Amino acid sequence: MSFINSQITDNNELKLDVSTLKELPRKFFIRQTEIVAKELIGKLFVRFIDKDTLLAAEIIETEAYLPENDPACHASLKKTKRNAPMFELGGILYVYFIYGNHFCVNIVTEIENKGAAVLLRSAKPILGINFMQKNRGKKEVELLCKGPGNFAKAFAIDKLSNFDVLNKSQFYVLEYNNYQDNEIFQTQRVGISDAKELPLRFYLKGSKYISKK
DNA sequence: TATACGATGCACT
DNA sequence: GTGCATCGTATAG
Repeated sequence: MSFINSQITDNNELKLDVSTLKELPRKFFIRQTEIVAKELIGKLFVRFIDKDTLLAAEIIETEAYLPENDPACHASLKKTKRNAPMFELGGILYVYFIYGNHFCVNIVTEIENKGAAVLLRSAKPILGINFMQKNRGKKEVELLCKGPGNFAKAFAIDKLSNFDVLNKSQFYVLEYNNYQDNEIFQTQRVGISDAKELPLRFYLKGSKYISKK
């Protein structure tokens, strides 16, 4: 994240100069979706809104939605207007609206025309906490990015961010923490009716920021 | 056009 | 633990 020199801090957040952190190369996302979902844990998701507003959160929980044999994946039947971003080259955002209330943020994976993505389910707020608190109408830092709908709301993400290219828009994903394999839990996905049994949800073991047990 | 429903969150019991 | 608001999207007619 070369051109952003952030010294911005709110009251209760760590000092972090994100200009020292390395952007994930696009090829990181152009791999098997399960691997991307797992390796995204511990990375820093960043939105640069303007020179006074920088949001960042450590990704704590993700889910993989696979290009094949995954009936829970929005792209499992065919390409539609909604799921079109999932068929682009990996490394862009797929944002959709759900339950009449919420937006969910995904990072598209794999090569073009696969139809796969990783849902960002929860994160640990690092920078821009005041802004997130305002967006969410909640104070508790622990709850700001907890759950996919809340994560989107904290970052003020809606359909306008659909198709945004990571590291070439307001959105960045940066190297941050690296965890060992045995620190990442892999379980069944949340809130779906099809393919419930597939263990495609990943989260940081013991974190208080995960969306649910 | 009409209808059914969902990768949720929150209020309430 | 259970119930449900709310509306864009997919799909059928």
